[in-house]
Amino acid sequence: MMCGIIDLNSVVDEESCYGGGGGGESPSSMVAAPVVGLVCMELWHACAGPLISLPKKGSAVVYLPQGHLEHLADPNEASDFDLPPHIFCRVVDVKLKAEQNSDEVFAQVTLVPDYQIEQKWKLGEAGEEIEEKEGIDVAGKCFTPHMFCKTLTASDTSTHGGFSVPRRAAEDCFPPLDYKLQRPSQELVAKDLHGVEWKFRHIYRGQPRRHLLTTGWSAFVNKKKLLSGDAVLFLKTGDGELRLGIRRALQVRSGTKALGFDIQQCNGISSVVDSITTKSSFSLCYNPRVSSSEFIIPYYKFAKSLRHRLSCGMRFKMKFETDEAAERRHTGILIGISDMDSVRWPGSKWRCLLVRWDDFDATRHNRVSPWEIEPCSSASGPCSLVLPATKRSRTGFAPPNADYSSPRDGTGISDFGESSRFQKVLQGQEIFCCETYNVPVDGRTHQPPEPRCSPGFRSSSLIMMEGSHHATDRLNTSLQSGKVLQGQEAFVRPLYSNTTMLEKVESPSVNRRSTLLQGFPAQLCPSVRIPSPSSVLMIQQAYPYGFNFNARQNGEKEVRSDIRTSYQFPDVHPGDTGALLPSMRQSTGQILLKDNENQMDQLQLPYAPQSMNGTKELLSACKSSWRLFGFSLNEGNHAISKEGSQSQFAPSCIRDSSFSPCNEQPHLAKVVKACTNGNNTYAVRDVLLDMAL
Amino acid sequence: MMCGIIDLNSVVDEESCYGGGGGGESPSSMVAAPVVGLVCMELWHACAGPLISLPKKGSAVVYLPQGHLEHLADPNEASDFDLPPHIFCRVVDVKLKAEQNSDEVFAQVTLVPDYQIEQKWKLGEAGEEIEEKEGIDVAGKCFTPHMFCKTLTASDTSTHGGFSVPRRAAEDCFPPLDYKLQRPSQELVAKDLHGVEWKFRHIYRGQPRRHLLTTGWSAFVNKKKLLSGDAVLFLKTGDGELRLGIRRALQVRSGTKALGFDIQQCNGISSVVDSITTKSSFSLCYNPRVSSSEFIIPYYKFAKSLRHRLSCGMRFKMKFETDEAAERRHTGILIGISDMDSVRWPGSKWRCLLVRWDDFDATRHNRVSPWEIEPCSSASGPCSLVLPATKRSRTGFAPPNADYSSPRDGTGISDFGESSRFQKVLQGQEIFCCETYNVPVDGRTHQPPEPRCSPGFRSSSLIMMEGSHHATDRLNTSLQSGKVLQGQEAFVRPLYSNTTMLEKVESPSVNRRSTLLQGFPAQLCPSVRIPSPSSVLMIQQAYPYGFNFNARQNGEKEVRSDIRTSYQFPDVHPGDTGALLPSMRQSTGQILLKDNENQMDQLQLPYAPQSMNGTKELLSACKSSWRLFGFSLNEGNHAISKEGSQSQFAPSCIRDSSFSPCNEQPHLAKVVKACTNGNNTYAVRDVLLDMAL
DNA sequence: GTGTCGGCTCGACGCCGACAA
DNA sequence: TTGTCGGCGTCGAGCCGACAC
Repeated sequence: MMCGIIDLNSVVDEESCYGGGGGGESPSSMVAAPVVGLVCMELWHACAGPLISLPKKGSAVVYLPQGHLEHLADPNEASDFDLPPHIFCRVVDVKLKAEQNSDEVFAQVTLVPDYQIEQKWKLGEAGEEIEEKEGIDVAGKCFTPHMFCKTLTASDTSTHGGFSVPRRAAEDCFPPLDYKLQRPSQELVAKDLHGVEWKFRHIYRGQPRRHLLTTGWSAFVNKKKLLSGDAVLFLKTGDGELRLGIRRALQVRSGTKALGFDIQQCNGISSVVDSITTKSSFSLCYNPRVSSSEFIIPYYKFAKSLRHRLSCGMRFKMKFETDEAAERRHTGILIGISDMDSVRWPGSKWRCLLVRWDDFDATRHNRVSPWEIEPCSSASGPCSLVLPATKRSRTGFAPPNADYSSPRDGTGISDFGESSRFQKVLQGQEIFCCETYNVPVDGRTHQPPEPRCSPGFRSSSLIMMEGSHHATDRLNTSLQSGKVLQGQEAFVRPLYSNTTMLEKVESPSVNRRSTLLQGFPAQLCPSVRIPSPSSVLMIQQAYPYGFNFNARQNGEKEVRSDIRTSYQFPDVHPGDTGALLPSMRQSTGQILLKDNENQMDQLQLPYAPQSMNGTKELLSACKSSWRLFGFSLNEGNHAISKEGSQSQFAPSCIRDSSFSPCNEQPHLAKVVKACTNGNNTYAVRDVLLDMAL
Repeated sequence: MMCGIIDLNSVVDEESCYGGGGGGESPSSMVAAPVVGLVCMELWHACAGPLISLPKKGSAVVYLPQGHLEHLADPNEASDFDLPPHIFCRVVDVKLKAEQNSDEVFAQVTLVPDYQIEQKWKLGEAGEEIEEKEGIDVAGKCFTPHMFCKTLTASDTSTHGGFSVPRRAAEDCFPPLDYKLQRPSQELVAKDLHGVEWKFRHIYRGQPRRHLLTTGWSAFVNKKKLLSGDAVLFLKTGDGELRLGIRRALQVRSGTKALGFDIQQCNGISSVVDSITTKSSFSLCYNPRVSSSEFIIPYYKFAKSLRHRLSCGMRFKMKFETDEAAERRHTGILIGISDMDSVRWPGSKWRCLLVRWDDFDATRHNRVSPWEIEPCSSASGPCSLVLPATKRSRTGFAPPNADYSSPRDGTGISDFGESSRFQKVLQGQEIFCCETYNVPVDGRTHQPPEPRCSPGFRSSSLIMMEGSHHATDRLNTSLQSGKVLQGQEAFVRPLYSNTTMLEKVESPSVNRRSTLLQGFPAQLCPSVRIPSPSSVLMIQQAYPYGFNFNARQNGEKEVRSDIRTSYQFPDVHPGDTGALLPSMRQSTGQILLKDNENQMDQLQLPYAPQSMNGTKELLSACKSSWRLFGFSLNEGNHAISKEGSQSQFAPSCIRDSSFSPCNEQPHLAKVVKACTNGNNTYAVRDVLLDMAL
């Protein structure tokens, strides 16, 4: 009602946690207990952040299971299913919810596959104007009145005092105080996302005068386990009630799994498969704080973004959320277009664009989806991303699910002509951004003559790509002969990926010939320091497995990990190949820790039989501000079912562990070159975690 | 060395936590960090209790996998394996260990199948005299010097003060104080089972003077989560070191699973199957505090107990441990001999004796194994339990594992002649204790003319049994016609069990025709009250499934359930059949609670969408002395994959749930009669749990 | 001999203004 | 305007003997 808010939650009316004037509220607004899981929409959007948009009930959308899997990061999810990369649906329902333990907000979206939308796409129709206006919720974009958000200071979270309320915030959101009194004060009652009431003493005192929350604040901080850096939100609803939300500091997370979403609230991918087969509705959960990219895109936006003519070298801009939950635009340059996972999701548009940022740490976000970016002016190169097919073409890239890809006519002709066309374009035009990289003897980098390369691009993280099978074969041969990489050119392609990025990390103290090249299909991992004087060259992809456990130190704090795709290759030798085996659940490894400033540290888990005491010491040595960031195993490419390595896993802190494969395409690993001396272990892809307590 | 202690732990020497004189200790006794998992033997036995005996390394034993499964209570264990009921083994190793989080003691026993022992059994040989003396560890029976055990009082565990040390104990175990001082005191250092040191201030003060532990005691109580009723043990080793153990109050437990034993330390049943196939050694864990019955029996004891002539009506005695960890003998009468589970473990001796106790609550312990009891004098009835076979006989009851049952000669003749003979005896002699039960119109019970029935036996839990297939068929017919049970005779046999017990529960306010009869194969469950005026007659067996979850209330206390075989039939109608499906993981249900006096109560989990608040209220209404006892689901005989019942499971308190089949033989369920009005749900078999926090 | 309780001490939590960024 | 700190009041943990069973 106010500022064009669209009713997303039909049930939310019962709570009446929003409302315009104060005139027509229903009596049910006095009900204290909210409906399970459903939360106030305004508060939900405030907690979700400024960039979040949700599809509107009834609108046409494209669902990308590939993005969903990435979002879930659920290693327990079975990976044996066939889904097309783009599923055209209509939105049946959108429910705004909050996780019980962590107060994390998430949305439960119910979709039903819609053949008419699919038809429209195949006929090349874009979204209608009316749909374009309605297709996306705009609540997140209208400024919510009487709301404030403050990032907590050390004083706010210490036991020494209370919460210092910004003056504007108190005047905006709290009931007015009688400033004639010496120390005006009142009791505030605020409901959190679950409808639980929190009471605070609000006092205006001090010299100079300021607003403070005292009694009750400490209990809130403790219960919610707030740390400095996290943020709280206060929001006054239309009928004067106070709402209270939390926005925890942005940090690496483990997807929705660790929060228990998909188990308790939503269906996993497997039920999606069933629903699509039967054309029935299915529900998904989306946590806007976990990943920046959405996997349910309004159809009009999807179609419009693919009408753009995208070309390598094209400049673009894209919105991001800063740590202070504000919007910020970053600009970059498009350096490649390719499948993120050509084996499993051929023709998928999910993060199919390779980009390089002007002023932005590129370790993440180096792949984006077409609908995320806005092209900057000109630059219409030769590489048209896609034109919706107006006639069908027979290709070898039809989605494997025949029921869905050829639902009606039975001709066996793919409904995804654009995918195969996309493939053809890629293969036919050799769209590469190949950069030859020379490392001179003086150790300084030599920029390749690439005119579009932006000045901000650091040579120490040079990204190269190519996609020719022919070149690849040559390359592998070269690599195994060990010649090419010994100081001259890094022109590498791993074994089982269509498009690959290589990150070159230099170590100043190391001879120029000591070079680390890491190839992986999905994301670049944070820069890895090379421990001098050793050098490693690896091109590796491996079975990604998740290792989940509860850790408890001296029976006090319990942390729940949710780690995926952490693998390492210690003690490897040139020519080694291998794959991770599920039996490696009992092993030594590292605990990766990260503090609030993203400083990373790594604690070595000692080997048995000293593990028990050693681990305890290590954990107790951690700074309290640190958060468990990841956990990686030492024996990545070996099966560790051998006798004697069974109870090595620090029983003092690890319990309830489980080991299970995650959803990603299995890859074999091959070591091309490895150092000879010792302790070189590198985490190759993202390790994620969530600290539950 | 002292008092005949036999060295069970070869590795324990390195710790030298025991030793006789003080002369020949090795220097390694000064090592602070103990070997992971291995603990001091004396302390282990002190914590395990007075009745515990362990097989000696090298001795001949009988391993009963049926008892092991019962001990494990692990619903995740796969049930598709074939093992004979008695496996003759030699003990390779015995390791004494303690669980990391709970300080629970357990033993890891390594066995290797031994064909010679099996041969000896088949030839009718008992254990030799020498074996009889060595076959069992006697450490538990010799009084350990300088040891004391005190059950904690309310004062001991309160925050108000410290620990009041019994005078004898302090003088016996602690270093002497200088009593000439006004308030003599010293610092005590005691190592717990894991080798962790705890420091206490020991002071002798007060009027009258007494020994107290003050500073440090509270931290110990908190860390170990001790409650009044639990016990602590202090033990002075031969070289003067102080050891500190815990013996928690006896209560319903969930087997070893909830303690994380088999995950971290021991192999499950499946590895046993492998080992027996390959005749290699395998390791088992035994927690002496979980169940009173051991599943690894010295061969001589096994053989001797089965030489007894046991008959129905025979009187016997048996040792129990009281709550104060003392021994107590109970007497009883043998009322039946039958397989506990004739489908899965035909011919097994595990708890094959049905007993009735003279002065003892019979809701548990109504089945015992032959080696647990001592016959009282005379009473050599006609029912010889077993005579070891001196020649083999061909029967239909050979163990399904052909590899093992016919290991050498390949003739296909069973090595387990005694099993089939036992079966034959049962079938030939019709060994029943049939009791006809009449309920007169006045509602009072009528004792059947059973002369051996002890005075303490309550008529309200009358036990009946029979085993004739012929009678069974007649009976089923009668039941389905609905005539027999309408008030006259309860002579019932369920569909898929050879021997069955029926429990009759009366409700005084209900007409005599309203009768609840429940049939189940294994154990009687605690009495179930019938909610007047409804009545239910069910004969049911179903797929037993385990539902495991973590529950957390308001983010504070977390409980971990380990529940198996809980199923119910609400809203059932005569003739209904069904089986539990794994999809029922999301449902409403009941939380069963039990307080320290075994008073049971049942809280109804409300249906969604009110579940969140409702559950919170219910949980907060629980008495703090109560412990979560079980959890049962409402929709036992329906698959609950249907839409709409998916997020009903109180997300506020249940998380990390997993649903998995347990080890038992699947059975179908059939409802013979059911009431028409409403809310009748009955848990049919044992539900177990462990409260972790 | 030892379980429980009132009295007492001490330290952590938390409310206050001072002060400075 | 608001983050941090010293001052100080309050309360619960924990040490003590009194007292009773």
